[in-house]
Amino acid sequence: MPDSIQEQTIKIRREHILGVAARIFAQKGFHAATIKDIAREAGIADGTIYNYFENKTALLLGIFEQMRQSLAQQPLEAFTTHDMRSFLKHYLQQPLMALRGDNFELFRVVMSEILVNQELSALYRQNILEPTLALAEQQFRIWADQGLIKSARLALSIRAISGLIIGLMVEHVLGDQALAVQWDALPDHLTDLVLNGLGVNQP
Amino acid sequence: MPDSIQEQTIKIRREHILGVAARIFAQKGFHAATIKDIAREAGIADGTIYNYFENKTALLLGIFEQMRQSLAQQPLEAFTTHDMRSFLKHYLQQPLMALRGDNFELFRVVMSEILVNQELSALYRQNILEPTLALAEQQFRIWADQGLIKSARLALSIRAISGLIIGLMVEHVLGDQALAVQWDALPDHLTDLVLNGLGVNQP
Amino acid sequence: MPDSIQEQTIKIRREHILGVAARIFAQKGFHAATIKDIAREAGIADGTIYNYFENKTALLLGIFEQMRQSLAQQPLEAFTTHDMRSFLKHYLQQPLMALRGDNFELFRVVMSEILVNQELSALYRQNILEPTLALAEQQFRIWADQGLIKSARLALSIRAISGLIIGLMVEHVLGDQALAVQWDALPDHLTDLVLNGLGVNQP
Amino acid sequence: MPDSIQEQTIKIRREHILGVAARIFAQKGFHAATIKDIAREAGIADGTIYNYFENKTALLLGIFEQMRQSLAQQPLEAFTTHDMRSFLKHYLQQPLMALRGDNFELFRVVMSEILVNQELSALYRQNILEPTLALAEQQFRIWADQGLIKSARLALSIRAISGLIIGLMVEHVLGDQALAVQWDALPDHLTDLVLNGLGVNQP
DNA sequence: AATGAATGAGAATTCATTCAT
DNA sequence: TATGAATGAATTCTCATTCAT
Repeated sequence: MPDSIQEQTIKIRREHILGVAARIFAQKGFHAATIKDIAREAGIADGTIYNYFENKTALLLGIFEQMRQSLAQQPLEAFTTHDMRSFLKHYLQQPLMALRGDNFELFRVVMSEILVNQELSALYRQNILEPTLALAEQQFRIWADQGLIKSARLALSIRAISGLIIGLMVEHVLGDQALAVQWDALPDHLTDLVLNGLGVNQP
Repeated sequence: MPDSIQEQTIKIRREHILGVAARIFAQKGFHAATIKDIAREAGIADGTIYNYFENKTALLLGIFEQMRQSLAQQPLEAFTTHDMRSFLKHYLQQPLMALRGDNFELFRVVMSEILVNQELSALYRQNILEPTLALAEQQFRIWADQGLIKSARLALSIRAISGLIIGLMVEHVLGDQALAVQWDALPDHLTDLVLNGLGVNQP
Repeated sequence: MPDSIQEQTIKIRREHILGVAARIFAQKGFHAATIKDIAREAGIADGTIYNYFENKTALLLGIFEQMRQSLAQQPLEAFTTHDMRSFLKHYLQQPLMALRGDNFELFRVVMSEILVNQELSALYRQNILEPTLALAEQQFRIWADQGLIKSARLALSIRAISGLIIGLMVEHVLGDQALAVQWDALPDHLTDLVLNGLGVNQP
Repeated sequence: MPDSIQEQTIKIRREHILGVAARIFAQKGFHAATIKDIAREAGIADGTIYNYFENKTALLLGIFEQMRQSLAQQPLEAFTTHDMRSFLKHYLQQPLMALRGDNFELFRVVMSEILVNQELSALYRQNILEPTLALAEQQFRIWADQGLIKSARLALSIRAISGLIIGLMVEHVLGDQALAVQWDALPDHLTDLVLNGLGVNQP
């Protein structure tokens, strides 16, 4: 039942390659990075990479899958116990906070390719975007039924929220200074914005 | 004052090439598209492209510039006369509605490269993102001073709004069905969301 | 009998192009220089050059021919009246002194192509090298018959002398400092060297 | 100490490519020769050449280096034991005799590029010309001090001698018949010429 | 005669991928 | 399983030359 040492070794090597590839892709971009770059940095031969990955694109998919798993680490159900404000904050915070350190540069590359690569874009939609939307939908539906939030065009609202996250990430990696400085304040601020809007409500 | 026929011809040819390039880039992506593809489709020789554009990247920059100009067509000042709700709706509507027809596929490619190409990303920031943010900031500042909107972290709010736009565009081109179906309803819906939030406000 | 104004204009234009071409070739080298470079610098259109010269190589041949003519300016017969030492000095001096100013850089290019271009090499041999050798041969033969110089292998001696000139020019353009500094002293020094050799002759 | 078979193979392949390149360059000239020509003739793929040489120019540098090494084979010190005449003859003979067989055509190409290529010209000056001049200078200085040769402008004399060599090689590859026929007689003849000059010395 | 945009063959170089060792 | 040399298709870009205006 426990993986054989054999399998363990393979897994470790695979992850090592993936880690190096992520670094190199983040540095140079997917197209500019070469298999040779990655192999040299990983201390292995070019050909060895092909024992672990079918081709260069598979490296990107692998990186993507790693990111997905690390996100999925945080069981989504954990959310559901919270109240509305907590849920929303958590929902916003999780992806925003993931955009730190190495991921910052990596996000550029991965998102850049997602936009253009069929396979990757499908993976993103099916494995990240849609589950996330579904989770929110399920939760928001409950609150809408309870009259806590507006129920009109809930689907659009939900998409707006995840769009908010994606768009802010994009602005961030494009070098917006205000975001860089106040990044940590975002989850709270956005939570309020999403719940109450920008307007001042007269009693 | 009138351009010479000579100059007209050059401009037309330039725009023809740019149009073809946009189509091909949108179809195949920037990297997969070749100069030969574009030349063949445009009915000219490979070398001719280089009489009009310095290199392949310049084609992308040219496309980008065209998009920028078509956006800038709508003078931003036009906005300022409106009331808050109208302004906001217009502010959201303009870019969202630009994402139609040919632009839909083109947005993928251009945004994909913006994320990864220094030059393009700088152009986007300086010529589109920052002016747009500045316009909103100026206007929102006024309303904040009038007590119409919350003044806390206005910079973040503004970035959230433009992030909203960008993110929804990304979700849209990634193939989200709900967005595809209700795209036209977005400006109104978002305007409400941004002003009043998702929550139901108890009197 | 006098050239028509027409023909004068053509000749002047031709020489203008040639002058510019020489400058550009000298600056960039024959291969790196483009027709566009030359046309732009000459203030004419690319195509115009082809009204005066068959192709790019013909420009080089034209430059070469100009050089030849300027050398031929000095009628070789003028030499023959002098005594042996004067003749020799003159014989050496003429080409060596021609390697000044603009010609310095031009020599590189022309000699470089002579070595590699059939047509140019034939022109050089037939129009410059061989006539020069023939002149010397004729003169030296006389002196040999008079017992003034050694008559053994006169052909080799003559080739040695012109080789001396060519080789020193090559060393000069390759950047030899000693030659750069004492270039003007060469004719006298070489004359002595050729006549008396390096050795000290014991009486 | 013994190179691994691996390294041997690499060295052999490198030399094979270099040999083919030399032949092709000699046939067609450096610019007219293409990487494809060389690869095809060498029986390898285009890309393989780039596993051994950085670029086309590096092939020329490699050829040059091979020539240099084959010249350097003859340790220069060997000269110094000889008397003046022997030294001089050897000094002249070595390069002149190197200009045989395959080298004949190769000399054209290499010299042609030396005149025009910065890197190559620097290599030639530093690795061939200057060491050769320095050797002669050191030796001639001794003899000048001993009163055996004229000491005036020794630097010029030395440059004249190496210029003699270079120039004769150039005349030879340009197709001079007299030189072709009597090439083997050159060292002796030149030695006499350099030492005693052309003139007949009256007792 | 002058123009200069169009041409398109051609060249160097890159690099993902393969496969014999 | 690891290696890394070999491959060769593919791509961008150049530029001498042509020719319609």
